[in-house]
Amino acid sequence: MNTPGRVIYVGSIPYDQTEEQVLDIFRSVGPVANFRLVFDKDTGKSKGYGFVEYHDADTAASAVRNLNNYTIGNRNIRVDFSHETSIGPNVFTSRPKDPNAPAAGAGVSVNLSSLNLPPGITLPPGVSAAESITNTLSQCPRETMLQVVTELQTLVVNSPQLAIDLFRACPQLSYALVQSCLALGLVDPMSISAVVLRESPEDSNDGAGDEAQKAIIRQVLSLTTEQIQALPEQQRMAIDQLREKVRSGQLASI
DNA sequence: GTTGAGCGTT
Repeated sequence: MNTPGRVIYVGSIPYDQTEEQVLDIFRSVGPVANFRLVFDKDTGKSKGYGFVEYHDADTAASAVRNLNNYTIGNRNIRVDFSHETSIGPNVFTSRPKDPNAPAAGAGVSVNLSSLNLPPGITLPPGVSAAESITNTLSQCPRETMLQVVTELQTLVVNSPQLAIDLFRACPQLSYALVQSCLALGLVDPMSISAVVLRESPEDSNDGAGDEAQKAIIRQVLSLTTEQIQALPEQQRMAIDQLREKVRSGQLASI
C-alpha cells in the first residue's frame, strides 16, 4: 500500500478499453477531477494503465477499496494509490481522435455483474416485497438512509447509464429509494405521484419498466436540484457537469 | 501480429 492521496494508479486495464469506458467505472465512486490513460508515444496504443485524480483523499481511498480487482473484460484491474501526488496538466485532453466517437459516457455499458450485488433474500410467506422493504427501511437509521440516498444521487450524476442499468436490474431499489426520499422528507408525495401519473402507456416504447426507471431518475435529479445548496462542494460541481450534459443534449432521453 | 507487467505521451 502506498501513501494515500487524491491520485490513484490503475493497472491491468484491457488494451481495448477506451478512456471513456475506464472513466465511467471510476466515476461510480465519486466525481473525477482528472484522468489519464497512458498511451505508447509511438504506436498510439494503450499501455494498459493510467491514473485517476479525485477531489479528495477519501474518495480516492474508496476507489482503492472498492475497485481493486474490479473485472473489466477478462482482466482484474489493479487499483492503488499513486506514487505521485498530481496528475499533470493534461486534463481530459486525450479525447478519442475519431470525431464520430461516442461522447463522454455515451453508450458505455458497465458490467453490472462486476459490482457483486447482494443476492437478495427469500421473503416469508404472505409478505410482499413492498412490505419487506418498508419493514427494512423502518429499522434503518435516518443517517444511514440519507447516506444511501446521497450515494445513489452521486451515482446518477456521475454514471447515468450505470444507474439506469442498476435500477433495471434491481427494481426493489427504486422502490426503496422513493420511499426513503419520502421518509426523509426530501420530496413531497405530490411530486412523486405527479411523476408517476405522467407516465402513460404510449410513452413506453421498450417496456413499461423503462419509462418507470427514467421517472425514478428524473425524481432523483429533481431532488438533487432542490437540495443543491445543502450539498458539499464536489457534488455541486458534479451537478454542474450534469446540467452541461443536459444542455448539450447528451441526456435528452432522461 | 510481438499483448500482460508496468507508476504518466509535452
